Amino acid sequence: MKRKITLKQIAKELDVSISTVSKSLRNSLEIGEETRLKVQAFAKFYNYKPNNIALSLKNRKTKSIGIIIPEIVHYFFSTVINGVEQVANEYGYSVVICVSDDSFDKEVLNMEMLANGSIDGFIMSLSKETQFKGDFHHITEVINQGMPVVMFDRVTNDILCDKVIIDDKAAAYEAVQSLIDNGRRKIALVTTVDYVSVGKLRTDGYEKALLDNGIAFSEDLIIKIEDVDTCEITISELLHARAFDAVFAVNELFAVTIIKTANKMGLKVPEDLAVIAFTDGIISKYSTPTITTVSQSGEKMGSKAAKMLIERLEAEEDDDEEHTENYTTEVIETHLIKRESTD
Amino acid sequence: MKRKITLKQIAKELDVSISTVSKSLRNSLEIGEETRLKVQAFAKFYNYKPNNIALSLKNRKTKSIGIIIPEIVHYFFSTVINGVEQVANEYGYSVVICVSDDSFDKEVLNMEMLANGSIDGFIMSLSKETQFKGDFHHITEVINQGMPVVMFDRVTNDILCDKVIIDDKAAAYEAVQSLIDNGRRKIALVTTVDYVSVGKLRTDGYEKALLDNGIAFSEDLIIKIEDVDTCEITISELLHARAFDAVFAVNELFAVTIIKTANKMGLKVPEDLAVIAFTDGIISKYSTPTITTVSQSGEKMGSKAAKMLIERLEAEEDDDEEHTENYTTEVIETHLIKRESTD
DNA sequence: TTTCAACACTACCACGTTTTCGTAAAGCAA
DNA sequence: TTGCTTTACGAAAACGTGGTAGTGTTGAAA
Repeated sequence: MKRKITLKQIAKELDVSISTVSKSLRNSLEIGEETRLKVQAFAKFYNYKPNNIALSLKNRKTKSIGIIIPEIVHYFFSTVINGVEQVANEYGYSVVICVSDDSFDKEVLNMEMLANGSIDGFIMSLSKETQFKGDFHHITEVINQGMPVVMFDRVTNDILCDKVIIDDKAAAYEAVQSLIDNGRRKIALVTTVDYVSVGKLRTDGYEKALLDNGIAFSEDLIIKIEDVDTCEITISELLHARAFDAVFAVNELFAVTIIKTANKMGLKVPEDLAVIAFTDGIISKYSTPTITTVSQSGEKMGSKAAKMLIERLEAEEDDDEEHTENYTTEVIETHLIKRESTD
Repeated sequence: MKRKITLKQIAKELDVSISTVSKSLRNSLEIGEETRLKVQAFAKFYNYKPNNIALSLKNRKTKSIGIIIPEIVHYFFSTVINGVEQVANEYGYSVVICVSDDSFDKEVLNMEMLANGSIDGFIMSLSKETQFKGDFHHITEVINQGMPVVMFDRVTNDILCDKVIIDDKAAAYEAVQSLIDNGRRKIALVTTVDYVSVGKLRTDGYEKALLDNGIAFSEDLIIKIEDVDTCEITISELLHARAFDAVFAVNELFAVTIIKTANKMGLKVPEDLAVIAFTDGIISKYSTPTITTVSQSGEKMGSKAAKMLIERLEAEEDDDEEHTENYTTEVIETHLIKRESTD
């Protein structure tokens, strides 16, 4: 077991100084060719690689970026990571991942853990609990320390930073409009509780589409689901209680549950009930019938976020001091993917 | 924008030495109470936190573990990450993730990137290409440098290290046996190419179950799929060409594709065709019909792997030198989750 | 008065790297 | 010989931390 070799060891072995070794390896002209080649050969033989930690300490940058997300076993979030990962790799960055589990405390803890030098910047999506509490001090703090943060999907207006989002309201509007265009008038909405920012926005889009088309908006046709595990029951109740011919669900899971429940009740999708879901994931593609969805490219969001972050990081290098804080919010376009659950 | 404060800055501000500050913060008795409290108050006010990088350099350990997996947008792998993440967090470790994209080169590159001090140990599952080439020098190298590696799921006998696997062969055997117990005799197998270790093992289990039950084993009923994207065509061909009453698929995706294709052909699942899939994921739960699967708890594998790795890391601290290399291979139990795709 | 211990703190080193500055030796012109 | 440049290298600081060893002062016991 040969431990990694260091400059110091090479220097000692070859009986030269550490600086000579360092310079030789960086091909400095200061060092005579003979010595230079000798050092390089030796280093190559022992497979010398500079120690990242030492470099980080010296350069005050780690070349890694932290991602904080609510869940990882989640199609959308994992596609985002994928996007980030690809861009990060391209630019020589590593990706450190922490999962907040939708808990405020874990989010804070994770951020603090990473903020002390482990990473150069954050890419994050807020946990439900954080959105509920509206407490963003941990993020402000990190930003105040000069660490760039890029938020995506679940963002907040209370924090000034770069953001990557989709136009949730417009996308929801488009989805509902398409249902209306197909002659559906009684459209239900299955969404999350309001404090989840994207849930609220999608609800707004739904409402606007109805009103613009002169369709009465009724609270009775809306259910807000807090706990995913019990959504089956709630959805079943809705289906039994009310009559409607279309549903807009803010995620795949709700949608597929609706379809399954409807089928059990003898309703046919899409004939009796058209279904559109937000977020194009794996379920929509493989459920029966396949589900029409609003695609929301997590990969694009991730790679865009990573690009924004890295750009800011590399920009800092040059100006170093107080660059003008012109934060941007990037809107990723969505589109409707028509499948079998609508006609 | 106040950058993070350091010991040095505190020392300067309070006009004491750096060591005094350091010791005060660690509550050393060497420092008089007055000074100690003054320093602590000051540090608290400026929210002092020791710099992780400096600590890593000093302690020669980073308190982070690297995960290398073939894909991240993948139910099984993301559950594994989840398991790792939880345990890691519990022990104060961060998780750095790299995706090999099933490419040998990316796997090597990622490992090299992380091996130079960024992490204390690896948890990994081999990329397809690596398994195909059988080239594991990058892993040997890392291990030789004294960095512990834990492999999971896609492992190899060519490397000596801790491993976490399931008994793929036995699990496949059990699945096929259950089909036979239900009176199925013509059982097809849809699997991956042989060089994927788990694919091969599952094929072996399938074969053994047939033979043990006195059922002829026929190559005609086996298809090995290389490219997931074109599996639909291949599967469709199989369904048209051969007659069989049950299928064992080595993953969910194959299974759901089989079901959909069978439905199109007018075959009823499970009446005409029983289907069992390996790997219990989200598709199986939500497809119609829901799919009977072999559960393979990624979370358990992840947390087990993390525990093994961390244990080894903390053990190293004590003995420091050459601990007896008694590597273990942990086998996670599986069980059959019966759903609608079988009777 | 001397000696010793307790106290309160500072100096220094190590971790691995890069980089700035310094300097000895050699070469060369005046 | 003197003065200057060039070549080839080394010393040391810096990044931030924490531990060991050391130092100087004070007060009290011998």
